[in-house]
Amino acid sequence: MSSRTEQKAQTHEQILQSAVLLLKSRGTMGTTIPDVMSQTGLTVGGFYSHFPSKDAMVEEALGQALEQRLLMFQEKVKANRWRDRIEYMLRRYLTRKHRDDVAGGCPIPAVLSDIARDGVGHQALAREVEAILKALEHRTGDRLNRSARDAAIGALTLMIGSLMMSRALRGTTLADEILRASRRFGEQALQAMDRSLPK
Amino acid sequence: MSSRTEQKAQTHEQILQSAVLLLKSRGTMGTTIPDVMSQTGLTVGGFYSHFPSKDAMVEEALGQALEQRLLMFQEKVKANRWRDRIEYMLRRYLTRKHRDDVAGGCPIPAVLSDIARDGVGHQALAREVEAILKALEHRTGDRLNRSARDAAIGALTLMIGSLMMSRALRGTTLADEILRASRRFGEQALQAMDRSLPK
DNA sequence: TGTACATCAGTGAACGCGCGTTCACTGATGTAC
DNA sequence: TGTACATCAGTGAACGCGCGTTCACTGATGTAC
Repeated sequence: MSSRTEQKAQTHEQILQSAVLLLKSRGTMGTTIPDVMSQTGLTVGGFYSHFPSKDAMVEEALGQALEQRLLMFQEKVKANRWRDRIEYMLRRYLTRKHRDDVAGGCPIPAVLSDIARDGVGHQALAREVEAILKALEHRTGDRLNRSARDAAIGALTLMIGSLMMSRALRGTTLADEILRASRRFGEQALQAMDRSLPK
Repeated sequence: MSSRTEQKAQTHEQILQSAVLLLKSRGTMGTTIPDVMSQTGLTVGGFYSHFPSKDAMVEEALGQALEQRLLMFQEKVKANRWRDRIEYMLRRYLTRKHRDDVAGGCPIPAVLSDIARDGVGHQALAREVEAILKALEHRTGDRLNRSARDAAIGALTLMIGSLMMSRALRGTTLADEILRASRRFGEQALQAMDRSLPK
């Protein structure tokens, strides 16, 4: 690989990185190509030697953001019992720090509406969610543990809904209360679903 | 009130109604004034005799959508025990029909990101959420039932996250599974939180 | 090694387009006498 | 009651602006001999 090619690949990554930050905090429609490029220290014109269109960049950026988050997640969540893994995730996710860091936080709550509205990133999200669930579930031999999977799904949607609500209500007393109450709610469900299992 | 004034007020409401449908399905930025007006059967020019700006219309439309939904909700959810009220809500909310009807469904998951991103409708959302919680909690005398409130908050964020995820994953097998699993997760939490209460 | 040419990542001005907003207007409705 | 005027909800063309996209270009880097 020539140093020219290397240089270009590096620039490509830098553009994507700027795009991810902007997409998470402003959404698909709120993110403009001039913004992305100037954030990267470049001018607009060069954009189209890296991506065929804005949509293509959005798709690639979302895919990368989800993939990166997944890697981080898989590194951190590795307790033996599924309930411990989910509880650990719940407690790490539902914090004020995470809520206040949209650009640096989990991409799912940040871009979920955009994905739902115009389908860009649909596939990447599906892959991401399946991978998260796979990491949280507990399989005994080949038999699927239905409760563990339901608990993983429930905890995931609880976390995402809770973070989004807390963000939308920032500044009110509800914002913090939502994080705490949702955490408790999730823990109660996990406890109940764990107890109901055959050992 | 002259019939001219009445007529104008009626047109105002029609514009708002069109706006609500468009805002829920396309978001703040995806909704244009030409679209809203032609949906109402009018032309763009007349818009500014009804609203000082697009932002003002968005704010009024979101407020109205939330308020209307609250009325419907208060009518339907009136069981005696808080757990029954929340369970009823859970089951009504997490259905395929609701997921597939963005324009006609609950405004919270439809506009949550927009509210989080630019703060328009912030106050209206806070009022709405407090009113929902008030309808779901159970107070014994003046003493707040902490578990009931936490359960109400948890169920609410679970429902919203679940519906949004299911919408973003429409077309995949995960979409339906998320609704079912989240319902079960919520029911388990409610059961656990109800049991742990002093009678 | 040195020189002449080719390549191509990035520049910056320009384009068409649709947006939010403005404004002179029209014509049906309401009011005054 | 009939007539002349005022009002004003809604029209439709126009505006400035920023967007996504295009394109002729530049100048540093890589290649050929």
